[in-house]
Amino acid sequence: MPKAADHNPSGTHPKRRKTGTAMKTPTRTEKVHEALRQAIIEQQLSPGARLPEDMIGDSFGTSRTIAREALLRLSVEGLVDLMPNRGAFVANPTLDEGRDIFVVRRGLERMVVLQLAGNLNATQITELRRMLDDEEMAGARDEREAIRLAGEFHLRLAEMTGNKLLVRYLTETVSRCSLVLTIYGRPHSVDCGIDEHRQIIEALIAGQGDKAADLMDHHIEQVAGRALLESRKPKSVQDVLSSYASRLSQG
Amino acid sequence: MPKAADHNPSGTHPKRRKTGTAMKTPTRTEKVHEALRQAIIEQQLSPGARLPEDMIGDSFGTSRTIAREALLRLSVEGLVDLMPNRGAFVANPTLDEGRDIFVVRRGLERMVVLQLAGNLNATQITELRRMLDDEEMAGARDEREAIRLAGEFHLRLAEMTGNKLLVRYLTETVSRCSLVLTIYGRPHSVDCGIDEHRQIIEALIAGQGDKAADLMDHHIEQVAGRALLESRKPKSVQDVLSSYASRLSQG
DNA sequence: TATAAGCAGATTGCATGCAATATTGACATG
DNA sequence: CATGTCAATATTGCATGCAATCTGCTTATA
Repeated sequence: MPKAADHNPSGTHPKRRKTGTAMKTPTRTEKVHEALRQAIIEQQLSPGARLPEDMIGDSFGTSRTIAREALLRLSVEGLVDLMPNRGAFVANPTLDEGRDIFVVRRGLERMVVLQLAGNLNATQITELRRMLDDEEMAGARDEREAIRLAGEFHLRLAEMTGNKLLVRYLTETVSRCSLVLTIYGRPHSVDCGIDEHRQIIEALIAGQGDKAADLMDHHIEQVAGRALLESRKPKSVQDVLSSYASRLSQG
Repeated sequence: MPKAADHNPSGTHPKRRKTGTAMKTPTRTEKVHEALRQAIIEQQLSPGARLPEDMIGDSFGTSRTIAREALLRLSVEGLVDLMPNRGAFVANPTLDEGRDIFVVRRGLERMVVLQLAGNLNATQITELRRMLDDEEMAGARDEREAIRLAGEFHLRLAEMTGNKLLVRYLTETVSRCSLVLTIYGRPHSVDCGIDEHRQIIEALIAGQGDKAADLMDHHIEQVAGRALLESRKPKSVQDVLSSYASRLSQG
Protein backbone atom coordinates (compact mmCIF):
# COMPACT_ATOMS: atom_id res chain seq x y z
CA MET A 1 0.00 0.00 0.00
CA PRO A 2 2.18 2.78 -1.27
CA LYS A 3 -0.34 5.52 -0.85
CA ALA A 4 -2.22 4.82 2.31
CA ALA A 5 0.84 5.37 4.44
CA ASP A 6 0.34 9.05 5.08
CA HIS A 7 -3.22 10.09 4.80
CA ASN A 8 -3.98 11.76 8.05
CA PRO A 9 -3.62 15.35 6.94
CA SER A 10 -5.65 16.86 9.71
CA GLY A 11 -3.28 15.66 12.35
CA THR A 12 -6.13 14.81 14.67
CA HIS A 13 -6.47 11.38 16.12
CA PRO A 14 -8.58 9.47 13.65
CA LYS A 15 -9.05 6.30 15.62
CA ARG A 16 -11.90 5.63 17.93
CA ARG A 17 -10.76 4.78 21.42
CA LYS A 18 -12.39 1.86 23.06
CA THR A 19 -13.16 3.92 26.11
CA GLY A 20 -16.79 3.96 27.02
CA THR A 21 -17.40 7.48 25.79
CA ALA A 22 -18.44 6.21 22.36
CA MET A 23 -16.57 8.73 20.26
CA LYS A 24 -17.86 9.70 16.87
CA THR A 25 -17.33 7.43 13.94
CA PRO A 26 -13.70 7.24 13.08
CA THR A 27 -14.06 5.89 9.60
CA ARG A 28 -12.60 7.85 6.74
CA THR A 29 -15.80 7.25 4.88
CA GLU A 30 -17.76 9.27 7.40
CA LYS A 31 -15.28 12.10 7.28
CA VAL A 32 -15.37 12.36 3.54
CA HIS A 33 -19.12 12.13 3.59
CA GLU A 34 -19.40 15.00 6.02
CA ALA A 35 -16.85 17.08 4.19
CA LEU A 36 -18.64 16.71 0.88
CA ARG A 37 -21.92 17.43 2.56
CA GLN A 38 -20.63 20.67 3.98
CA ALA A 39 -19.05 21.64 0.70
CA ILE A 40 -22.36 21.23 -1.07
CA ILE A 41 -24.44 23.03 1.52
CA GLU A 42 -22.00 25.90 1.69
CA GLN A 43 -22.15 26.25 -2.07
CA GLN A 44 -18.51 25.44 -2.57
CA LEU A 45 -19.73 22.86 -5.04
CA SER A 46 -22.33 24.18 -7.40
CA PRO A 47 -25.42 22.23 -8.26
CA GLY A 48 -24.90 20.09 -11.32
CA ALA A 49 -21.16 19.85 -10.83
CA ARG A 50 -19.60 16.54 -11.67
CA LEU A 51 -18.15 14.49 -8.83
CA PRO A 52 -15.89 11.77 -10.22
CA GLU A 53 -14.86 9.15 -7.74
CA ASP A 54 -11.23 9.48 -8.66
CA MET A 55 -11.18 13.19 -8.08
CA ILE A 56 -12.74 12.89 -4.64
CA GLY A 57 -10.44 10.08 -3.71
CA ASP A 58 -7.41 12.10 -4.73
CA SER A 59 -8.64 15.18 -2.92
CA PHE A 60 -8.98 13.38 0.36
CA GLY A 61 -6.04 11.06 -0.10
CA THR A 62 -8.17 7.95 -0.09
CA SER A 63 -9.21 5.41 -2.63
CA ARG A 64 -12.29 5.43 -4.79
CA THR A 65 -13.96 3.02 -2.42
CA ILE A 66 -14.35 5.71 0.19
CA ALA A 67 -15.46 8.32 -2.29
CA ARG A 68 -17.99 5.90 -3.68
CA GLU A 69 -19.49 5.16 -0.33
CA ALA A 70 -19.72 8.82 0.58
CA LEU A 71 -21.42 9.58 -2.72
CA LEU A 72 -23.88 6.79 -2.15
CA ARG A 73 -24.82 8.19 1.23
CA LEU A 74 -25.19 11.66 -0.19
CA SER A 75 -27.38 10.39 -2.96
CA VAL A 76 -29.71 8.84 -0.43
CA GLU A 77 -29.85 12.19 1.33
CA GLY A 78 -30.74 13.81 -1.94
CA LEU A 79 -27.72 16.07 -2.13
CA VAL A 80 -26.14 14.11 -4.94
CA ASP A 81 -27.61 12.61 -8.07
CA LEU A 82 -26.17 9.25 -8.97
CA MET A 83 -26.53 8.17 -12.54
CA PRO A 84 -25.76 4.54 -13.30
CA ASN A 85 -22.61 4.19 -15.34
CA ARG A 86 -22.50 7.96 -15.67
CA GLY A 87 -21.30 9.16 -12.35
CA ALA A 88 -22.26 11.48 -9.55
CA PHE A 89 -23.36 15.09 -9.72
CA VAL A 90 -24.24 17.66 -7.13
CA ALA A 91 -28.01 17.60 -6.97
CA ASN A 92 -29.67 20.13 -9.17
CA PRO A 93 -33.34 20.00 -8.29
CA THR A 94 -35.89 21.49 -10.60
CA LEU A 95 -38.08 24.28 -9.38
CA ASP A 96 -40.92 21.83 -8.94
CA GLU A 97 -38.76 19.48 -6.93
CA GLY A 98 -37.71 22.44 -4.84
CA ARG A 99 -41.32 23.23 -4.10
CA ASP A 100 -41.92 19.62 -3.17
CA ILE A 101 -39.05 19.69 -0.74
CA PHE A 102 -40.44 22.78 0.91
CA VAL A 103 -43.85 21.17 1.15
CA VAL A 104 -42.40 18.21 2.97
CA ARG A 105 -40.34 20.44 5.21
CA ARG A 106 -43.41 22.40 6.16
CA GLY A 107 -45.19 19.23 7.11
CA LEU A 108 -42.26 17.98 9.16
CA GLU A 109 -41.85 21.26 10.99
CA ARG A 110 -45.52 21.17 11.74
CA MET A 111 -45.12 17.77 13.33
CA VAL A 112 -42.29 19.10 15.44
CA VAL A 113 -44.13 22.02 16.93
CA LEU A 114 -47.30 20.02 17.48
CA GLN A 115 -45.35 17.55 19.55
CA LEU A 116 -43.43 20.19 21.41
CA ALA A 117 -46.28 22.49 22.37
CA GLY A 118 -46.72 22.46 26.10
CA ASN A 119 -44.05 19.83 26.54
CA LEU A 120 -40.96 21.98 26.86
CA ASN A 121 -39.15 21.83 30.15
CA ALA A 122 -37.38 24.75 31.77
CA THR A 123 -33.94 23.80 30.49
CA GLN A 124 -35.17 23.61 26.93
CA ILE A 125 -36.96 26.91 27.20
CA THR A 126 -33.89 28.73 28.41
CA GLU A 127 -31.80 27.11 25.71
CA LEU A 128 -34.21 28.19 23.00
CA ARG A 129 -34.40 31.72 24.35
CA ARG A 130 -30.63 31.92 24.38
CA MET A 131 -30.53 30.72 20.79
CA LEU A 132 -32.95 33.44 19.82
CA ASP A 133 -30.76 36.05 21.48
CA ASP A 134 -27.72 34.72 19.68
CA GLU A 135 -29.58 34.87 16.40
CA GLU A 136 -30.58 38.43 17.04
CA MET A 137 -27.06 39.48 17.88
CA ALA A 138 -25.57 37.75 14.88
CA GLY A 139 -28.28 39.03 12.60
CA ALA A 140 -26.97 42.56 12.80
CA ARG A 141 -23.35 41.90 11.95
CA ASP A 142 -22.55 38.44 10.58
CA GLU A 143 -24.97 37.40 7.91
CA ARG A 144 -23.39 34.04 7.29
CA GLU A 145 -23.50 33.21 10.98
CA ALA A 146 -27.08 34.37 11.20
CA ILE A 147 -28.10 31.92 8.51
CA ARG A 148 -26.30 29.11 10.25
CA LEU A 149 -27.94 29.88 13.57
CA ALA A 150 -31.36 30.13 12.01
CA GLY A 151 -30.96 26.69 10.51
CA GLU A 152 -29.72 25.31 13.79
CA PHE A 153 -32.78 26.64 15.54
CA HIS A 154 -35.06 24.50 13.42
CA LEU A 155 -32.91 21.43 13.90
CA ARG A 156 -32.61 21.91 17.64
CA LEU A 157 -36.35 22.16 17.88
CA ALA A 158 -36.66 18.84 16.11
CA GLU A 159 -34.12 17.23 18.42
CA MET A 160 -36.17 18.27 21.39
CA THR A 161 -38.96 15.97 20.27
CA GLY A 162 -36.59 13.09 20.91
CA ASN A 163 -37.84 11.50 17.72
CA LYS A 164 -34.78 10.28 15.85
CA LEU A 165 -36.55 9.67 12.60
CA LEU A 166 -38.11 13.10 12.63
CA VAL A 167 -34.70 14.60 13.24
CA ARG A 168 -33.19 12.69 10.36
CA TYR A 169 -35.88 13.67 7.92
CA LEU A 170 -35.85 17.27 8.94
CA THR A 171 -32.06 17.45 8.78
CA GLU A 172 -32.14 16.03 5.30
CA THR A 173 -34.89 18.32 4.22
CA VAL A 174 -33.29 21.43 5.64
CA SER A 175 -30.07 20.60 3.81
CA ARG A 176 -31.93 20.20 0.59
CA CYS A 177 -33.77 23.42 1.19
CA SER A 178 -30.48 25.27 1.39
CA LEU A 179 -29.50 23.65 -1.84
CA VAL A 180 -32.71 24.80 -3.42
CA LEU A 181 -32.14 28.28 -2.11
CA THR A 182 -28.66 28.40 -3.59
CA ILE A 183 -30.19 27.67 -6.94
CA TYR A 184 -33.35 29.70 -6.88
CA GLY A 185 -32.98 32.03 -3.95
CA ARG A 186 -31.80 35.58 -4.06
CA PRO A 187 -28.18 36.12 -3.06
CA HIS A 188 -28.65 35.89 0.65
CA SER A 189 -31.70 37.23 2.21
CA VAL A 190 -31.57 36.05 5.77
CA ASP A 191 -34.11 33.39 5.22
CA CYS A 192 -35.56 33.18 8.67
CA GLY A 193 -37.31 36.02 10.40
CA ILE A 194 -36.17 36.09 14.00
CA ASP A 195 -39.42 37.58 15.16
CA GLU A 196 -41.22 34.64 13.70
CA HIS A 197 -38.99 32.28 15.59
CA ARG A 198 -39.74 34.14 18.77
CA GLN A 199 -43.45 33.98 18.24
CA ILE A 200 -43.29 30.27 17.63
CA ILE A 201 -41.39 29.68 20.83
CA GLU A 202 -43.85 31.72 22.84
CA ALA A 203 -46.74 29.76 21.40
CA LEU A 204 -44.96 26.52 22.24
CA ILE A 205 -44.37 27.59 25.80
CA ALA A 206 -47.98 28.64 26.12
CA GLY A 207 -48.98 25.20 24.93
CA GLN A 208 -50.79 26.60 21.91
CA GLY A 209 -49.94 23.81 19.52
CA ASP A 210 -52.22 24.80 16.70
CA LYS A 211 -51.11 28.38 16.82
CA ALA A 212 -47.46 27.37 16.81
CA ALA A 213 -48.11 25.03 13.91
CA ASP A 214 -49.80 27.76 11.92
CA LEU A 215 -46.99 30.17 12.69
CA MET A 216 -44.44 27.62 11.58
CA ASP A 217 -46.41 26.88 8.42
CA HIS A 218 -46.52 30.54 7.63
CA HIS A 219 -42.85 30.92 8.46
CA ILE A 220 -41.69 28.23 6.07
CA GLU A 221 -44.17 29.35 3.46
CA GLN A 222 -42.59 32.75 3.76
CA VAL A 223 -39.09 31.44 3.11
CA ALA A 224 -40.25 29.29 0.26
CA GLY A 225 -42.26 32.09 -1.22
CA ARG A 226 -39.44 34.57 -1.15
CA ALA A 227 -37.18 32.16 -2.90
CA LEU A 228 -39.32 30.12 -5.20
CA LEU A 229 -42.12 32.35 -6.31
CA GLU A 230 -40.21 35.47 -7.08
CA SER A 231 -37.11 34.07 -8.64
CA ARG A 232 -37.50 33.05 -12.21
CA LYS A 233 -33.97 31.85 -12.70
CA PRO A 234 -33.99 28.84 -14.94
CA LYS A 235 -31.80 26.19 -13.42
CA SER A 236 -30.55 23.27 -15.40
CA VAL A 237 -28.68 23.28 -18.64
CA GLN A 238 -31.80 21.90 -20.24
CA ASP A 239 -33.89 24.75 -18.97
CA VAL A 240 -31.34 27.30 -20.10
CA LEU A 241 -31.07 25.81 -23.52
CA SER A 242 -34.77 25.39 -23.98
CA SER A 243 -35.28 29.05 -23.24
CA TYR A 244 -32.56 29.97 -25.72
CA ALA A 245 -34.04 27.60 -28.23
CA SER A 246 -37.46 29.19 -28.00
CA ARG A 247 -35.86 32.61 -28.41
CA LEU A 248 -34.15 31.39 -31.55
CA SER A 249 -37.29 30.05 -33.13
CA GLN A 250 -39.08 33.30 -32.46
CA GLY A 251 -36.33 35.53 -33.86
CA MET B 1 -12.46 -14.32 -12.11
CA PRO B 2 -13.23 -17.86 -11.18
CA LYS B 3 -16.46 -17.16 -9.42
CA ALA B 4 -18.16 -14.38 -11.29
CA ALA B 5 -18.48 -16.48 -14.38
CA ASP B 6 -21.86 -17.96 -13.60
CA HIS B 7 -23.88 -15.76 -11.40
CA ASN B 8 -27.03 -15.17 -13.30
CA PRO B 9 -29.19 -17.76 -11.62
CA SER B 10 -32.48 -16.20 -12.60
CA GLY B 11 -31.80 -16.62 -16.26
CA THR B 12 -33.34 -13.27 -17.03
CA HIS B 13 -31.52 -10.67 -19.00
CA PRO B 14 -29.60 -8.67 -16.44
CA LYS B 15 -28.40 -5.90 -18.67
CA ARG B 16 -30.16 -2.66 -19.27
CA ARG B 17 -30.85 -1.93 -22.87
CA LYS B 18 -30.07 1.49 -24.16
CA THR B 19 -33.49 1.84 -25.66
CA GLY B 20 -35.33 4.89 -24.54
CA THR B 21 -37.69 3.05 -22.24
CA ALA B 22 -35.37 3.63 -19.30
CA MET B 23 -35.56 0.19 -17.83
CA LYS B 24 -35.08 -0.28 -14.14
CA THR B 25 -31.61 -0.27 -12.71
CA PRO B 26 -29.73 -3.24 -13.91
CA THR B 27 -27.03 -3.20 -11.30
CA ARG B 28 -26.58 -6.23 -9.15
CA THR B 29 -26.34 -3.92 -6.21
CA GLU B 30 -29.90 -2.78 -6.68
CA LYS B 31 -31.15 -6.29 -7.03
CA VAL B 32 -29.51 -7.46 -3.86
CA HIS B 33 -30.72 -4.38 -2.09
CA GLU B 34 -34.29 -5.04 -3.10
CA ALA B 35 -34.07 -8.71 -2.28
CA LEU B 36 -32.77 -8.08 1.19
CA ARG B 37 -35.38 -5.42 1.68
CA GLN B 38 -38.15 -7.81 0.81
CA ALA B 39 -36.69 -10.51 2.98
CA ILE B 40 -36.68 -8.21 5.96
CA ILE B 41 -40.14 -6.83 5.39
CA GLU B 42 -41.59 -10.26 4.86
CA GLN B 43 -40.04 -11.45 8.10
CA GLN B 44 -37.81 -13.99 6.43
CA LEU B 45 -35.01 -12.31 8.34
CA SER B 46 -35.82 -11.69 11.96
CA PRO B 47 -34.97 -8.43 13.65
CA GLY B 48 -31.58 -8.55 15.26
CA ALA B 49 -30.28 -11.22 12.92
CA ARG B 50 -26.69 -10.87 11.86
CA LEU B 51 -25.98 -10.06 8.22
CA PRO B 52 -22.34 -10.76 7.40
CA GLU B 53 -21.15 -9.39 4.11
CA ASP B 54 -19.64 -12.70 3.11
CA MET B 55 -22.83 -14.59 3.70
CA ILE B 56 -24.88 -12.21 1.61
CA GLY B 57 -22.31 -12.19 -1.13
CA ASP B 58 -22.29 -15.97 -1.24
CA SER B 59 -26.08 -16.17 -1.20
CA PHE B 60 -26.42 -13.95 -4.21
CA GLY B 61 -23.31 -15.10 -5.98
CA THR B 62 -21.65 -11.74 -5.82
CA SER B 63 -18.75 -10.27 -3.95
CA ARG B 64 -18.76 -8.50 -0.63
CA THR B 65 -18.69 -5.18 -2.41
CA ILE B 66 -22.25 -5.58 -3.55
CA ALA B 67 -23.46 -6.87 -0.23
CA ARG B 68 -21.76 -3.98 1.49
CA GLU B 69 -23.42 -1.40 -0.71
CA ALA B 70 -26.82 -2.97 -0.27
CA LEU B 71 -26.39 -3.01 3.49
CA LEU B 72 -25.37 0.62 3.47
CA ARG B 73 -28.50 1.57 1.59
CA LEU B 74 -30.65 -0.47 3.93
CA SER B 75 -29.06 1.14 6.93
CA VAL B 76 -29.96 4.55 5.59
CA GLU B 77 -33.51 3.35 5.17
CA GLY B 78 -33.47 2.20 8.76
CA LEU B 79 -34.05 -1.47 8.02
CA VAL B 80 -30.54 -2.45 8.98
CA ASP B 81 -28.32 -1.39 11.83
CA LEU B 82 -24.70 -0.94 10.88
CA MET B 83 -22.17 -1.15 13.65
CA PRO B 84 -18.66 0.00 12.83
CA ASN B 85 -16.23 -2.87 12.79
CA ARG B 86 -18.96 -5.14 14.08
CA GLY B 87 -21.17 -5.73 11.13
CA ALA B 88 -24.74 -5.39 10.01
CA PHE B 89 -27.89 -6.56 11.75
CA VAL B 90 -31.54 -6.53 10.83
CA ALA B 91 -32.95 -3.49 12.56
CA ASN B 92 -34.49 -4.18 15.91
CA PRO B 93 -36.20 -0.96 16.93
CA THR B 94 -37.20 -0.40 20.50
CA LEU B 95 -40.82 0.09 21.35
CA ASP B 96 -40.19 3.81 21.70
CA GLU B 97 -38.54 3.97 18.32
CA GLY B 98 -41.49 2.09 16.94
CA ARG B 99 -43.83 4.68 18.30
CA ASP B 100 -41.68 7.43 16.83
CA ILE B 101 -41.87 5.81 13.45
CA PHE B 102 -45.63 5.65 13.61
CA VAL B 103 -45.78 9.27 14.65
CA VAL B 104 -43.81 10.30 11.59
CA ARG B 105 -45.87 8.08 9.37
CA ARG B 106 -49.05 9.65 10.64
CA GLY B 107 -47.71 13.07 9.83
CA LEU B 108 -46.63 12.05 6.37
CA GLU B 109 -49.94 10.41 5.57
CA ARG B 110 -51.64 13.55 6.73
CA MET B 111 -49.60 15.56 4.26
CA VAL B 112 -50.59 13.20 1.51
CA VAL B 113 -54.32 13.43 1.99
CA LEU B 114 -54.24 17.19 2.54
CA GLN B 115 -52.58 17.60 -0.81
CA LEU B 116 -54.82 15.16 -2.56
CA ALA B 117 -58.17 16.38 -1.32
CA GLY B 118 -60.15 17.79 -4.18
CA ASN B 119 -57.29 17.29 -6.60
CA LEU B 120 -57.96 13.78 -7.77
CA ASN B 121 -58.79 13.36 -11.42
CA ALA B 122 -61.19 10.81 -12.83
CA THR B 123 -58.50 8.30 -13.72
CA GLN B 124 -57.08 8.36 -10.24
CA ILE B 125 -60.48 8.01 -8.66
CA THR B 126 -61.34 4.93 -10.67
CA GLU B 127 -57.94 3.44 -9.92
CA LEU B 128 -58.39 3.96 -6.21
CA ARG B 129 -61.87 2.54 -6.23
CA ARG B 130 -60.61 -0.50 -8.07
CA MET B 131 -57.88 -0.94 -5.49
CA LEU B 132 -60.45 -0.83 -2.74
CA ASP B 133 -62.48 -3.52 -4.46
CA ASP B 134 -59.39 -5.67 -4.83
CA GLU B 135 -58.63 -5.23 -1.18
CA GLU B 136 -62.11 -6.24 -0.22
CA MET B 137 -62.00 -9.34 -2.36
CA ALA B 138 -58.62 -10.40 -1.09
CA GLY B 139 -59.54 -9.62 2.49
CA ALA B 140 -61.91 -12.54 2.65
CA ARG B 141 -59.59 -15.24 1.41
CA ASP B 142 -55.92 -14.35 1.17
CA GLU B 143 -54.71 -12.62 4.28
CA ARG B 144 -51.17 -12.17 3.09
CA GLU B 145 -52.35 -10.59 -0.15
CA ALA B 146 -54.72 -8.36 1.74
CA ILE B 147 -51.88 -6.96 3.80
CA ARG B 148 -49.84 -6.32 0.70
CA LEU B 149 -52.69 -4.54 -1.02
CA ALA B 150 -53.41 -2.43 2.02
CA GLY B 151 -49.82 -1.26 2.10
CA GLU B 152 -49.89 -0.55 -1.59
CA PHE B 153 -52.93 1.60 -1.16
CA HIS B 154 -51.10 3.98 1.11
CA LEU B 155 -48.11 4.14 -1.19
CA ARG B 156 -50.20 4.67 -4.30
CA LEU B 157 -51.94 7.54 -2.59
CA ALA B 158 -48.58 9.14 -1.90
CA GLU B 159 -47.49 8.67 -5.49
CA MET B 160 -50.55 10.54 -6.65
CA THR B 161 -49.26 13.69 -4.99
CA GLY B 162 -46.42 13.63 -7.48
CA ASN B 163 -44.08 14.58 -4.67
CA LYS B 164 -41.04 12.33 -4.98
CA LEU B 165 -39.64 13.15 -1.59
CA LEU B 166 -42.93 12.48 0.11
CA VAL B 167 -43.11 9.14 -1.65
CA ARG B 168 -39.63 8.21 -0.55
CA TYR B 169 -40.22 9.10 3.05
CA LEU B 170 -43.54 7.35 3.19
CA THR B 171 -42.15 4.25 1.52
CA GLU B 172 -39.36 4.11 4.03
CA THR B 173 -41.69 4.72 6.92
CA VAL B 174 -44.21 2.13 5.84
CA SER B 175 -41.43 -0.45 5.55
CA ARG B 176 -40.23 0.33 9.00
CA CYS B 177 -43.76 0.16 10.30
CA SER B 178 -44.07 -3.40 9.06
CA LEU B 179 -40.82 -4.19 10.77
CA VAL B 180 -42.16 -2.74 13.99
CA LEU B 181 -45.31 -4.73 13.60
CA THR B 182 -43.37 -7.95 13.14
CA ILE B 183 -41.70 -7.30 16.47
CA TYR B 184 -44.52 -5.92 18.55
CA GLY B 185 -47.64 -6.67 16.57
CA ARG B 186 -49.92 -9.58 17.07
CA PRO B 187 -49.50 -12.43 14.59
CA HIS B 188 -51.36 -10.93 11.71
CA SER B 189 -54.34 -8.84 12.28
CA VAL B 190 -55.09 -7.29 8.94
CA ASP B 191 -53.69 -3.98 9.88
CA CYS B 192 -55.76 -1.74 7.69
CA GLY B 193 -59.49 -1.51 7.90
CA ILE B 194 -60.90 -1.41 4.40
CA ASP B 195 -63.86 0.64 5.43
CA GLU B 196 -61.52 3.26 6.73
CA HIS B 197 -59.76 3.34 3.41
CA ARG B 198 -63.05 3.80 1.65
CA GLN B 199 -64.10 6.63 3.88
CA ILE B 200 -60.82 8.40 3.27
CA ILE B 201 -61.21 8.14 -0.46
CA GLU B 202 -64.72 9.49 -0.36
CA ALA B 203 -63.57 12.44 1.71
CA LEU B 204 -60.77 13.08 -0.75
CA ILE B 205 -63.14 13.03 -3.69
CA ALA B 206 -65.49 15.36 -1.89
CA GLY B 207 -62.61 17.74 -1.36
CA GLN B 208 -62.91 17.52 2.40
CA GLY B 209 -59.22 17.73 3.20
CA ASP B 210 -59.49 18.18 6.92
CA LYS B 211 -61.92 15.35 7.26
CA ALA B 212 -59.72 13.06 5.20
CA ALA B 213 -56.72 14.06 7.27
CA ASP B 214 -58.52 13.29 10.48
CA LEU B 215 -59.71 9.98 9.13
CA MET B 216 -56.20 9.09 8.11
CA ASP B 217 -54.83 10.15 11.47
CA HIS B 218 -57.36 7.98 13.18
CA HIS B 219 -56.66 5.14 10.80
CA ILE B 220 -52.94 5.06 11.47
CA GLU B 221 -53.48 5.63 15.16
CA GLN B 222 -55.68 2.59 15.07
CA VAL B 223 -53.01 0.41 13.53
CA ALA B 224 -50.34 1.72 15.86
CA GLY B 225 -52.59 1.33 18.86
CA ARG B 226 -53.50 -2.23 18.11
CA ALA B 227 -49.86 -3.16 17.82
CA LEU B 228 -47.96 -0.95 20.17
CA LEU B 229 -50.21 -0.22 23.08
CA GLU B 230 -51.50 -3.67 23.77
CA SER B 231 -48.38 -5.66 23.36
CA ARG B 232 -46.14 -5.62 26.35
CA LYS B 233 -43.49 -7.81 24.88
CA PRO B 234 -40.12 -6.55 25.99
CA LYS B 235 -38.07 -6.15 22.93
CA SER B 236 -34.36 -5.78 22.98
CA VAL B 237 -31.81 -7.52 25.07
CA GLN B 238 -31.07 -4.18 26.65
CA ASP B 239 -34.64 -3.70 27.76
CA VAL B 240 -34.79 -7.17 29.17
CA LEU B 241 -31.56 -6.78 31.05
CA SER B 242 -32.33 -3.34 32.37
CA SER B 243 -35.55 -4.63 33.88
CA TYR B 244 -33.65 -7.49 35.46
CA ALA B 245 -30.97 -5.14 36.68
CA SER B 246 -33.43 -2.88 38.45
CA ARG B 247 -34.96 -5.94 40.06
CA LEU B 248 -31.55 -6.88 41.33
CA SER B 249 -30.83 -3.55 42.93
CA GLN B 250 -34.20 -3.58 44.63
CA GLY B 251 -33.89 -7.05 46.05
C1' DT C 1 -11.25 -20.70 41.44
C1' DA C 2 -11.39 -16.09 39.60
C1' DT C 3 -9.15 -12.59 36.99
C1' DA C 4 -6.11 -10.99 33.47
C1' DA C 5 -3.13 -11.54 29.49
C1' DG C 6 -2.48 -13.47 25.07
C1' DC C 7 -3.49 -15.89 20.99
C1' DA C 8 -6.53 -17.63 17.01
C1' DG C 9 -10.53 -17.18 14.09
C1' DA C 10 -13.80 -14.42 12.00
C1' DT C 11 -15.28 -10.09 9.89
C1' DT C 12 -14.97 -5.50 8.55
C1' DG C 13 -12.24 -1.27 6.43
C1' DC C 14 -10.00 -0.01 2.69
C1' DA C 15 -7.10 -0.15 -1.68
C1' DT C 16 -6.39 -1.76 -6.08
C1' DG C 17 -7.03 -4.14 -10.58
C1' DC C 18 -9.67 -5.51 -14.44
C1' DA C 19 -13.78 -5.61 -17.23
C1' DA C 20 -18.00 -3.14 -18.75
C1' DT C 21 -20.13 1.00 -20.28
C1' DA C 22 -20.71 5.79 -21.78
C1' DT C 23 -18.87 9.87 -24.21
C1' DT C 24 -16.09 12.24 -27.60
C1' DG C 25 -13.85 13.00 -31.72
C1' DA C 26 -12.37 11.11 -36.24
C1' DC C 27 -13.58 9.27 -40.30
C1' DA C 28 -16.19 7.51 -43.91
C1' DT C 29 -20.38 7.81 -46.72
C1' DG C 30 -24.90 9.44 -48.56
C1' DC D 1 -22.64 19.39 -45.82
C1' DA D 2 -25.22 16.25 -42.93
C1' DT D 3 -25.27 11.80 -40.86
C1' DG D 4 -23.93 7.38 -39.27
C1' DT D 5 -20.18 4.23 -37.77
C1' DC D 6 -16.18 3.27 -35.11
C1' DA D 7 -12.13 3.73 -32.30
C1' DA D 8 -10.03 6.09 -28.21
C1' DT D 9 -10.60 7.75 -23.69
C1' DA D 10 -12.62 8.41 -19.33
C1' DT D 11 -15.17 6.60 -15.64
C1' DT D 12 -17.97 3.48 -13.31
C1' DG D 13 -19.19 -1.63 -11.74
C1' DC D 14 -17.47 -5.15 -9.42
C1' DA D 15 -14.11 -8.62 -7.39
C1' DT D 16 -10.36 -9.56 -4.65
C1' DG D 17 -6.47 -9.09 -1.33
C1' DC D 18 -4.41 -7.46 2.75
C1' DA D 19 -4.34 -5.09 7.15
C1' DA D 20 -6.98 -3.56 11.25
C1' DT D 21 -10.26 -4.72 14.60
C1' DC D 22 -13.42 -7.45 17.30
C1' DT D 23 -14.74 -11.85 19.74
C1' DG D 24 -14.05 -15.84 22.18
C1' DC D 25 -11.10 -19.23 23.84
C1' DT D 26 -7.07 -20.68 26.05
C1' DT D 27 -3.48 -20.20 29.26
C1' DA D 28 -0.90 -18.10 32.94
C1' DT D 29 -1.02 -16.21 37.57
C1' DA D 30 -2.57 -14.77 42.22
